[in-house]
Amino acid sequence: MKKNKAETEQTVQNLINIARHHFTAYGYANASLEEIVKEAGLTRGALYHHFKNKKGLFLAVFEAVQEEVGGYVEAAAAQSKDSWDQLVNGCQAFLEGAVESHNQRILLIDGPAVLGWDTFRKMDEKYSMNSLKEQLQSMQEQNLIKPLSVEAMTHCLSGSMNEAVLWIANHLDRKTDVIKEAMTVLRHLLEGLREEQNT
Amino acid sequence: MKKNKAETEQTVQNLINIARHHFTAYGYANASLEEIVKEAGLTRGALYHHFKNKKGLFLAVFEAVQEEVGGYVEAAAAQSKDSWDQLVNGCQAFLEGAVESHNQRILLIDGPAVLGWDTFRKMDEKYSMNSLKEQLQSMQEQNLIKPLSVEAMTHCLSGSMNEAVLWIANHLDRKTDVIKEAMTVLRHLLEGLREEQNT
DNA sequence: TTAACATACGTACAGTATGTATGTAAATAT
DNA sequence: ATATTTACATACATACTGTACGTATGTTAA
Repeated sequence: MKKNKAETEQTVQNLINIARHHFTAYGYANASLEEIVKEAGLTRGALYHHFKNKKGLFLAVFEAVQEEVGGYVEAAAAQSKDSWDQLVNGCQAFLEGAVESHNQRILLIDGPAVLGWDTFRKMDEKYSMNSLKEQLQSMQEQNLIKPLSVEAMTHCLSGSMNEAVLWIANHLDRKTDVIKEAMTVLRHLLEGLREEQNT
Repeated sequence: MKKNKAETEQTVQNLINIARHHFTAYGYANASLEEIVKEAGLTRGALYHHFKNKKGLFLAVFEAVQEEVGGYVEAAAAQSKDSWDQLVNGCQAFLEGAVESHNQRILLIDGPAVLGWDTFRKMDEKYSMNSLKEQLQSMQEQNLIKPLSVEAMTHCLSGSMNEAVLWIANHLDRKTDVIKEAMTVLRHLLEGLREEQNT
């Protein structure tokens, strides 16, 4: 029998979830649409009805992962009232969230290559990067960090964390320790941006 | 007529150079081997004689670019006797070299996606990342930077610079200014690692 | 000098993947 | 109740990589 609106949405979500598994497991290039739809009990016709093409499917997966990790970050930051703590907590949440279930492959490896860096960056700014930027902006206005280019700081810090995630992901055996090391370095790096207080 | 050793080497180098152009212009996935060999006046048979597969060709290109940029970095660092200056100069040289002629697409976008992050990291460590790590190690032994995990610092800084490169590459219209901004932030971040002198 | 072998290709084809055009039955709108 | 849109399936066109195989030319050693 045929599907109604709600069931259709369910079908789409199911496709995205299955695709997510395939993309994380095999990487974008080696993930086969045929395999994905087979697992969903459909054919490629269905997939091309819901998504423009393979890249479109990947984009949907990418956004889902971004949103998920972004949620962690926001939640972690919201747990503190102190701006500096918010920043640090957000960073740690990002490290942990991005490492989780090989999200980093979608977020950091295939993301830029498949979407192109500019598209990737726009997406990234919409989600995780934006909160970092706003936090830095706000802290700068509070005179908590030095009056440097917020844009530049955001990119440098974001880059640090992205690479840290990939590094951590390759040492999952001692994950907590490596996260700790990374966070220590990050905190020290951030100290370099802290404005000397002269009340 | 048949080719001798030297001519063969020339053919291989030519293929690498042409492939490099195609990879930077179209990206790995959209670069066609057929087009590459056509431009070289050969067929795919020749290519598969010299390289294992498309990935093998990309690896050769990747190594060539790495070596090139690595050369810039070493040269820039060697221009100073002061460890701190060496580090900063090396960083700047990396930013400039990696941005040059869209090298960033091969080095930072397709590199990890095509080779896989672990292979990519091994290559990167062999070339550019290694000099950074050794510099940090040496500076730590001189008590110039804090006794944090050199590994962690290397990854965070390397990540910063990689992302900075991509950012710069997307603002080529005001390239020098953006590089300046990035370097300013980088210098401040590095300050966070500097050991307070207590002689 | 010539026989044995390696090298450097070219050619043809197989396999696999994406993407597109078209058909169709069910669901929804009118 | 009928028309139209939706949600797929099917079949096919296209493009690309990779591989098997053939061949002509260099190279080396007997």
